[in-house]
Amino acid sequence: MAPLCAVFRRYLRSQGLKYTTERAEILEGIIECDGVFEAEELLLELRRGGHDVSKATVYRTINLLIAAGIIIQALFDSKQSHYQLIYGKAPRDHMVCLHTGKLVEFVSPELIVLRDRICRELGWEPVAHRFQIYALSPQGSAVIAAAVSQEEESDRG
Amino acid sequence: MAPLCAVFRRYLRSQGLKYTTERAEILEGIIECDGVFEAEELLLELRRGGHDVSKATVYRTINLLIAAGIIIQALFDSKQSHYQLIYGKAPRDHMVCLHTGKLVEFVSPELIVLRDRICRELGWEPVAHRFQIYALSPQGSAVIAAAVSQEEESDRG
DNA sequence: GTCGGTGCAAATGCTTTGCATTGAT
DNA sequence: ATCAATGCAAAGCATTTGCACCGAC
Repeated sequence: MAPLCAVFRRYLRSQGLKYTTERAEILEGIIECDGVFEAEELLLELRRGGHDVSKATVYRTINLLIAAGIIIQALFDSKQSHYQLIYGKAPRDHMVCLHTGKLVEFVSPELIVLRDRICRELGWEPVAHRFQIYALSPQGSAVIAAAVSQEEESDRG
Repeated sequence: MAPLCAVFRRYLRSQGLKYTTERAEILEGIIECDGVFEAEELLLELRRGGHDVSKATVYRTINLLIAAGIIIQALFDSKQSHYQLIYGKAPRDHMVCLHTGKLVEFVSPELIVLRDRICRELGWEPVAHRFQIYALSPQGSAVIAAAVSQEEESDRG
């Protein structure tokens, strides 16, 4: 079994909280997702696996996992929160296509060097970061280019 | 007056929309805030200036300003959206103290170089980015205050 | 005079919470 | 046995929307 469960269990015990079957199932569901997920998505994944957990418990457990340092909020858009498994992983950054919504994860060691240098210059101690690039994927930019030239067309009119 | 008004006006006209007094007032309110703001805050700022604009109009105008490329959503936390004036400014990044919540803005040309290189490698076209560092200030608000005012110094330059 | 804009209040949708019941230790 | 966790439904809260009146072009 994933060592993450042990990490979570240890955290819960340290807080005087219980390691319940629901919490175990939710963490396993998150491991299945392996990457970025949202609450609703996770709920569906759990249902698919025959684990009937309530939405309230999913949200409560997500908050516990954040407190335990196992996942973080990724904040891609203002509509809803996306979460990301981070325990024991290099910080993952994201590139989002503004047109198609396509998401690409990447790891950039240089970014961490830069981050740490910026912190050092101001005398701060780096803990974590969020880096999201908004860009146009090759397909996406083609669509935008078409839309723009159409717009220019009507501007002239 | 700020050329931003002209930019907004031009955008609105290109979309067949009207440049109303409310929209002008809201944009001016945003210029007052000069930096990061949230909807509620902007509403209060407007009320303070004697401009009675409804919340609905503030939100609708914020969305137009985003579409016009004048402001962007900053997404610091999942509770509510923060917005940021960006038109004609170098992309501003943020460092947040995990203890005090203090926010420092900075500009990093190297980050943009890095960003553009990452995009080029994948064949994407960069449009914007969000970079937030979560860190700990060294030993209290005195040092943080110094860093902020230093940042403000170089902003004026 | 025409549409689009505004304000209000109601609706929306994600997330949280109160409460009675269930379950881990 | 105890005390926290769960499920449900209701509440919260930022943001959006429907609609009747108002105002920029």
